[in-house]
Amino acid sequence: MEYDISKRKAQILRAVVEAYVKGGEPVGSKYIAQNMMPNCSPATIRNEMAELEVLGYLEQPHTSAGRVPSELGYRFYVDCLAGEYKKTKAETEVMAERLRGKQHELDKILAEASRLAGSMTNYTAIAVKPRTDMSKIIRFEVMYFDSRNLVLVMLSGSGNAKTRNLRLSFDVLPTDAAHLASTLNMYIAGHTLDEITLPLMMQAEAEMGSEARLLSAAMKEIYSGMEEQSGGEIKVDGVDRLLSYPEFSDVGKLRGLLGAIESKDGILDTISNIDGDELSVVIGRENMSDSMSDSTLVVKKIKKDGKVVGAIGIIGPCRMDYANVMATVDALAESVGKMINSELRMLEGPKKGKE
Amino acid sequence: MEYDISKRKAQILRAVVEAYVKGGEPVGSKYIAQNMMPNCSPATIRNEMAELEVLGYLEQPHTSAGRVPSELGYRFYVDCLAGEYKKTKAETEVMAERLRGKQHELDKILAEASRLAGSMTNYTAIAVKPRTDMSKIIRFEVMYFDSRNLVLVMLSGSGNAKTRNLRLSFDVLPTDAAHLASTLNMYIAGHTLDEITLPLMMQAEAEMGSEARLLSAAMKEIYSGMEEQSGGEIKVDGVDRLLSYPEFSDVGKLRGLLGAIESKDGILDTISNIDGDELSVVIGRENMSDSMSDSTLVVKKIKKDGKVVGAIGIIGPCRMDYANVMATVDALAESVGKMINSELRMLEGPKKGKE
DNA sequence: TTTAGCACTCTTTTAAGTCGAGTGCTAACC
DNA sequence: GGTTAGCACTCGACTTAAAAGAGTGCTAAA
Repeated sequence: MEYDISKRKAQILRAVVEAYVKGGEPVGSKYIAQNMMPNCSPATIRNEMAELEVLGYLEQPHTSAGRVPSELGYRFYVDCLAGEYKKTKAETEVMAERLRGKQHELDKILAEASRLAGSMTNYTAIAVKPRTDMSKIIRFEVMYFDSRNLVLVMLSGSGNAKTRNLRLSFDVLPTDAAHLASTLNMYIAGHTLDEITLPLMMQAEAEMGSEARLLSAAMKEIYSGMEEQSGGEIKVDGVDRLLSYPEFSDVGKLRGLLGAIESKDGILDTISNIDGDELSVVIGRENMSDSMSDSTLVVKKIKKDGKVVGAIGIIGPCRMDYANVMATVDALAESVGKMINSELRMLEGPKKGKE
Repeated sequence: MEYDISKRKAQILRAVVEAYVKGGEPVGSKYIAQNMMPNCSPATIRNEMAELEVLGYLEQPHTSAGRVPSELGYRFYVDCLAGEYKKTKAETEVMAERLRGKQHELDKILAEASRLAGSMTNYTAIAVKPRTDMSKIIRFEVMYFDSRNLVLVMLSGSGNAKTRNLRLSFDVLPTDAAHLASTLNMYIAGHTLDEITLPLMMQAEAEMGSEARLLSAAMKEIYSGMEEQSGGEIKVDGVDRLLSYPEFSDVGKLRGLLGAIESKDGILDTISNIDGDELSVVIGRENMSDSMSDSTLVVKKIKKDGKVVGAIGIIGPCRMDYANVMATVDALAESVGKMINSELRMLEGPKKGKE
C-alpha cells in the first residue's frame, strides 16, 4: 500500500495513465510536458519516466514509443484515486431515480443497476446473484389447478420460494392437494435431503393412504428442486461494447475474455475471493482466470441485513476510465443497497430519516 | 420453391456451397472439376458458374476470384437439403440420453438442449422461452414465514406460478395469512388488472377488517407481478464460438451481431414470424434485424399439447455447415418435444407405446 | 537539477513490383 | 449443340524498399 515515489513521479504517472486511458496510444514525454505539466521540460519528464519504468510502473511497447502504464501503474493510480472517485450527490440522485420503479425483486434491481452501470460507462456490466439455498425446505404448499395439475410451492429456510408444476396422470380432488400439503409439511419439511430416510418416507406414504402415488410424484419434484442450486448466476449486459475498444480488436484476446465471461466461474471465483465490502478493482493478472489477464473487473458487493445478496460490476480493458467506472459502480451499488434496505424503512414509516 | 435449374447446375451449386462452407475461401472452377465432378472440365464448370451467377445463385467477390454462394444460393441448397438432413437414430439416441437427467423444468431442458446444440455444432446456441402470461391470476396462496414475512404465491390461468416475498413492517399471525389468501381469492382472483376497480378493492379491504394494511402491501406486489411479463427470454450460449469463424474477425460485423443477440428483440421477432412448426432456416437478409443480415438462424419451435412452449436454435455465419446444424437442431428439438410430452406417458403407464 | 540538442531506433506508411489464382473468351473438337 | 483446350487479362495478396515520424537516451551546457 505504501508506494515510495516522489510527488512529481506520482504526478507524472497519473498523467500518463490519464492520457493513455483517454487516447489509447502510448504517451510520450513531450505530450505530458505540454498538456499536463507545463512547468517541466520534456527532458525532465523523460528522465522521470525512465525511472518509473525501472520501478515497474510504466512499460514501453518498444524503444522509441511512448510509455504505457503497467498493471502496477494502474494499481497505483487506482489506489491513489481511492478517496476521490465519488459521484456528486446530484448524479447519485439521478441514478437512484432511474432505478426506482423496478424496485420489486432483487434480481431485477441488480440486473437493472448493472445495465445502467454498463450504459453509463460504456463497458460490459455484470450482475451477480449468489446461490440461494434450497437444501432445507421448511414449508410446503400445494395449489390445486385442475384435476390433473397441481402446483407445488417450496419455501426454504432463508425465505426463498420455488414452485414446481405437478402434472399427474390421474385425477385428484382439491382435498387431496390439501392432504398432500399437510403430509409434506408433517414428514418432509425441515429435513435436508440426507435426512429423508426410507422409514420416514414410508410413514408419509402410510399417511397418504390411497393417494401415495401423488406423494411419489411430488417427491420426485422435491428431490430435483432441492438438489438444484438455483442462483450463483451472473447476468451480463453489453458484451458488444467491449468491441469498441481497440485492445479487443484482437480476436484472440476477445475470445478469451468472452469465454471467461460466459463460463462465469472465473468471475465468480474472483468475486468470492474479495475480502471487504468496499468497491474493489481487480486489474489484469490479479484476476484468477488467465483469460481475464488483460481485463479489469470493478465490483462492489451488495448487502442486505449484513448479508451479501449480490454484486454489480463492470468488466473492461485494463486501460479503463477508472475514475468514472469506480464512481458509477460505487454509487449504484450504494443506491441498490439503500433501496433494498429502505423497503423496510418505508413500510416502517418515519424513523430517524437518514438522508 | 420451384427452382428452374438444370440438374448439373444444381450439382455444381451444391458443390460450391459445400466446398465454400468447408474451406472458407471462394471456390474456383478447377477445384470443383477435380474434386467434386471429375467428369467435367474446368471450362464447362466455368460456363455453368457464370450462368449461375447471372441467375443470382453465386457471387464473385471480385474478378478473378472464385465464386461464393449468394443468399439465394444458400437458400437453394437448404431447400434441397430439406429431406436429407436427419440424424441417424443412433445419434439421436445419444443426444436424448445426454438430455435425460435434467428433465425437470422446461427452462432447464431448453437451456441444456441449446447448449448441447451449440457444442455439437460449434456455433452459438439460443434457447427461447416465450412470454408467460400473468395477466390474470386465478388463485392466490399465502405462506407464513415468520411474523413479518409472508410469501405470496400467484397462479396464472395458464398454470404458471410466481412467488413474491412480502416483507412487513408489522407483525402478523398465521391466521392473518390465511385470511389474506381467502380474501385475495374471493375478490382479486380471476380478474385482470383493469377489472380491479376501487369498489372491489374497498370490499376486499372491508373483508380484511383491521388487517387492511396487509392487503395493501400484498396488492402492491400483485400489481407489479401482473404487470411484468416474465419470459420472452432468450438464453444464449457460446458467443465466443462465433469468433472462430473468419467472417466475424471483422469487428464491425461481430459487433452488430452481438448487439442483436443481446437486444434479443430482433431474434424474437424473427422467430415469432415463423409460420410452421418445422425446422426453419433464416438466411442473411431474410432476418428481420439488419445487424443479423450476415448471419443465419436455424430454429425449431417446441410444442407441448399443441402449444408452442419454446424454441431452440443456432446462430452462425451464412457460411454454415447447414446439414449438420439442421440435423442437430431438428433432432434436439424433437427430443425435447418427446421428453416433455412423455412425462405424461411415463406417468400414465403403458399406453400405445409410440416409439 | 534541469534543459537543449542530436543521433539513434523502431514502427508505420507508402510505393512499386511480383506472383498466382481464376476468369472470360475464342477457337477447335466430339 | 455442348464440351474442352488455350491464352490473355484482371485483380487481390504478398514482398521488398524507401521514406516518414515519433520518441527515446545520452551528452553537455545552463
